[in-house]
Amino acid sequence: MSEQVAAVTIREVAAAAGVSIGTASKALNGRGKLREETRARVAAVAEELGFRPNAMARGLLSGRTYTVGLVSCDSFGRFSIPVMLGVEDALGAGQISVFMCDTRDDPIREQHYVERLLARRVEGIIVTGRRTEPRPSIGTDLPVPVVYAMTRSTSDSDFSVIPDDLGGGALVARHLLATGRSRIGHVTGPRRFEAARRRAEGMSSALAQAGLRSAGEPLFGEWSEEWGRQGADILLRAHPEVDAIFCGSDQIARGVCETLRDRGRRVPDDVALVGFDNWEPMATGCRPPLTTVDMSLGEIGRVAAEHLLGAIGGAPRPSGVLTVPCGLVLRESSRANPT
Amino acid sequence: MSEQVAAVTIREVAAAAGVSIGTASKALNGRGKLREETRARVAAVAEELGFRPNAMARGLLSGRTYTVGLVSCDSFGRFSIPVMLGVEDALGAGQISVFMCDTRDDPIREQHYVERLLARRVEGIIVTGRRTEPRPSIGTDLPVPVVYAMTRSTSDSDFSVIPDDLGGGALVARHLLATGRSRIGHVTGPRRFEAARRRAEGMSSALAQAGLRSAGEPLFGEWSEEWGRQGADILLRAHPEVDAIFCGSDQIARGVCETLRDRGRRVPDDVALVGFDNWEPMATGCRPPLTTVDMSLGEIGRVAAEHLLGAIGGAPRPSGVLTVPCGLVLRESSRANPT
DNA sequence: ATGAAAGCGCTAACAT
DNA sequence: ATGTTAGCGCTTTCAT
Repeated sequence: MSEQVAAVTIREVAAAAGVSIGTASKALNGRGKLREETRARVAAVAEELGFRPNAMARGLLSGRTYTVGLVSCDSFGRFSIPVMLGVEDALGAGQISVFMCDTRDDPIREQHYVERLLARRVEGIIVTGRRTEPRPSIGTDLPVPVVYAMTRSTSDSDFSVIPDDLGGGALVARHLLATGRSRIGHVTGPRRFEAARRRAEGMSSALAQAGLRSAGEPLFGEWSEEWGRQGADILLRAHPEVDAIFCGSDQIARGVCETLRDRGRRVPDDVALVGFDNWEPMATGCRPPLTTVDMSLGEIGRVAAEHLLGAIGGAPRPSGVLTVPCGLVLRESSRANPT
Repeated sequence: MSEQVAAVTIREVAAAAGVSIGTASKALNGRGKLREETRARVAAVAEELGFRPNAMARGLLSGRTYTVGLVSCDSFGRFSIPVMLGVEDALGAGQISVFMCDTRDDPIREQHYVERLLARRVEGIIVTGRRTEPRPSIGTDLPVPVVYAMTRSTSDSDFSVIPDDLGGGALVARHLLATGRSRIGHVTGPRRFEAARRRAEGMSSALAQAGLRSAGEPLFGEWSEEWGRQGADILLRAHPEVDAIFCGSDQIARGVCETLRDRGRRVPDDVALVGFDNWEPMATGCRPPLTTVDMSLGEIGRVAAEHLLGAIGGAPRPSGVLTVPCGLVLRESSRANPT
């Protein structure tokens, strides 16, 4: 229960062990030539006193901080979180600590944070977001490498890691075709979102490859359940023959699902339903549970962190855009029709 | 586009400005007596060179790091995030940076992170979680103050900030009574969750105060939509007279809502519905939009951070449990019945 | 095998 | 008004 007032320094450890500071340092770091007995004694004293080497002093000397900054432009939202976990996975093991900051979508605040991170001598910066649209670079001449994850920089010299929305859309189309569907509609988010456009595009291309077309044009709207309900209504009216609906998000799929039930269409018997995001509570809460696309956000975080580590380690700074493949999570809403 | 290889030191600034290191330091920090011209020149050179004082060197000297550690036991989940944002609000302004770590619910990992944070000389630690159940302390004799937010330590000497679930339950009951409901059922999460028990208790007490009893015993189950569907079925069978249902979470409320519709009960005309969490996408996606309790997670984070700052600033370390009041977010699902 | 001393980047006293 | 110096806690030569 003894509450230490100040942190223990190596000087105190050395004194208590009756050795010089230098010797204590060597003992604790397994360096140099020391008697086994000395090492043990110093170690014991350090343990006893609760000594922890001061990372700042070490950093000052080594010129390294073993820290990186994470700048979130998502209010640490639904998309940033898994990315953060992936980042932590990749960095934590390597003794690298992460400074977190959230910009609240405010450029001033963002610049302020970047300054602060640089003053703290982070060795690299990861910028996360929730949209794949290019956003202004946080700086092209920063003294440390920067990687964008789940967001993209406008600058070609920056490096971004984003999900493969195109591939995700194609994945769904192929799955639906393979399970016997052929009249496939699409209800998705606002057209101004690149993600919405590319998911739709991925689906159309895959259908085209099979010599098919979608049931009507993609219906662009909002990323909400309410739009899902409306969109499904529109789709069913215009194309009552649909036997599958691919939705641009799980939320939209929930709305679509509700309208389908209201209209007496059974899922998946009459109409197969597929969402996007694999947002667990949404997807598993759906009745029936929702087949959906997983953007591998954790993987995006890991890949981003690994590239950052590489650049920190001296590898040439990467640039351009890297896409990470999506996965399909099969649940009941798209079960193959026995017919 | 010049990519600086190493960070600029004050020594280089001083040299470039033709002054001594000490003078440069004073100029940049507005200390001492210097000619205005000198100050300006140094400032200009520093700006030009992109000088940023090394926070580690400063920290070593001042004995302060202006950092705190945030240990999340929630995989940065739904509950931790808003808390984190609140923490950042309160700390960011004061130039304090936050190291983030997530334990993945692994005690070994947790201990490891705490060690690392202490080695980095954080000035305090905030532990976040997703349950109000007491959890083992991360250490009662740490050299820095610790505050638990949205989780609670078993140790009396620790300080925890948690939501007022009891008050939240009472809030809902009073709201329902005030809007003309009197036969109120309750469907909630597992009984082993203190949050579930206290929300139920808060509701019963408030009802008792009004001389009423709830429609049957609280139905404890799971934190899922599926359980909400089942629970509503059970409740409707046993108490077909219910005119309001209070749910232990928004997810449960979604499930309840579905069953109500399936059974032909209109919300809110026949039955008022109230959730808990104010999980926006869930609550607003509901048809009709869901009245629900907001746990003021951001406020919990802010309060936790403020107490931590106080302790860092020399105030006596707080202890015990502080509850933060919940708020009620009114939406359509509990609109007063015109009858 | 151990100790002494220099120095990482910076600030604050003390000299000039 | 400016320069010089000591020292924060540590590691790493270089002496002993």
